[in-house]
Amino acid sequence: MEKPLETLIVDSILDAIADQRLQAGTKLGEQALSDIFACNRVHVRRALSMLTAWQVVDHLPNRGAYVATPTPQDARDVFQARRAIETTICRNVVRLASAPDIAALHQHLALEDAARGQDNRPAKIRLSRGFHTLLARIGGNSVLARYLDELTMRSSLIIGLYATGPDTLCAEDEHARIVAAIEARDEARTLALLDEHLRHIEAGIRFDEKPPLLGTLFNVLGPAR
Amino acid sequence: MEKPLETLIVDSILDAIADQRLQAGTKLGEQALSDIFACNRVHVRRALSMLTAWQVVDHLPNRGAYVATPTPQDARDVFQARRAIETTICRNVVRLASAPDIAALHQHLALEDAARGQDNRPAKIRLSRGFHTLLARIGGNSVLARYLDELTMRSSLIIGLYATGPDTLCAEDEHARIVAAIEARDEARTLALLDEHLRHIEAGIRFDEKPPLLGTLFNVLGPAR
DNA sequence: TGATTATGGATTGTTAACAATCAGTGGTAA
DNA sequence: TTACCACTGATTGTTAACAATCCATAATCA
Repeated sequence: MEKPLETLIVDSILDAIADQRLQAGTKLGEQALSDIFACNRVHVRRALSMLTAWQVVDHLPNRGAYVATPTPQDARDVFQARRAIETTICRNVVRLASAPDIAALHQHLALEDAARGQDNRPAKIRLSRGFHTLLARIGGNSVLARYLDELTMRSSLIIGLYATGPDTLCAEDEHARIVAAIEARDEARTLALLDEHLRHIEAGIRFDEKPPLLGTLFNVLGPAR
Repeated sequence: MEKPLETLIVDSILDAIADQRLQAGTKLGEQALSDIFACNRVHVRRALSMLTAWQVVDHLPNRGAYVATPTPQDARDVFQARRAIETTICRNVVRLASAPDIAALHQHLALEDAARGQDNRPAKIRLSRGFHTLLARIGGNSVLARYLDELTMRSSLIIGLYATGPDTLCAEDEHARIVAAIEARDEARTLALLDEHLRHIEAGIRFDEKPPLLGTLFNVLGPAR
């Protein structure tokens, strides 16, 4: 066994941010987290500093840690970085996706379809993000995969802050079309569809303020995860 | 005043790694660092965890922290990520470099020229890296700039581990030619030169083992920085 | 002699108490 | 009423002592 203590805390908070159950600006008090995870305050501290390194938590000296609130400029930078990184990832995927990889992509598409039928917004958000991280894993570049993990996380915060319409998720069939292009080993088409897809997501956000509207920490992370 | 304590430690170690004064595999003992920086062990701990987040330090539970030793696969991934990220950075630079930015680039080229004359290897390494981080800053995308900081740092480790010839630094005039292309607002040529430049660096490394050959920590970081 | 196992010293990890800082509250004076 | 200031409670930051783990040396046994 390793030491899944701060890892558990980090992953729980990252999941909550990715699912948009934790909103930008929410205070992450040390005592509160210590109580929730039944652990020492020093573990919470370490977890928070890891999250700070991930750029999803802002640490104000003597004032505590808060879920980061990306600025409009941050949003632009994040999406431009995603285009740069996911382009290379998809080039790799087209080049070296194996048959099981393609099967995994189709399986993921099926899950997304199923979630679209139900009215399960957190699941939809998680699967939508999962598609991109799955591509990153198939691409095989661990550096790019790690960066994309971070960027999709920050994208969740950005979308939660600046999304316009009620449904700013990944569009209906765009993922499926990308998979089809990958399966056909058509690099140009894959990259074109990917770029269109990312710009489509980006187009769904508007850069005007929104109220924080935060829920309590305990409700999000507290009982039964 | 902020709290330049762990920041000082982190920056000192990062500088030492970037300059290749700290080699891969060197142990970073907590007590030793506490003595060197005359501070508490907990600050050293925080600094080391930040460096772990930067992927330039490996943390082995109950065994301490060591300067990371990138694998050949890591090396490939790092350089592919650099190509992806610096391509977008340079596109930005060509688009929005101001006159003072161009002047800063020329000034940097002058510094590199001067260092080439002398036999100051650490200065050459630092300036070579500085050229790329300067481009990143001019590019204006803070996300990509931060990633490139990390990647150039890891590149230093990789080059120190796997470099073949005695002079695997950035080639003579490649930086100058890139600046000329930027100044001409010639995006295609800039990107071509950049790609060639990065592949040239990458070509200078061979993926066979090298002896660690580490110097003591105190000699590198100890007296008078 | 060679391998295996105790043991000592050093290093890392954890805990709890203490100090410093900040936000919010209430009071006082203009 | 409003602005300013002191105070209190809570939260974060720091320190030092304690516990657990690991590496290396040395002793034991085949």
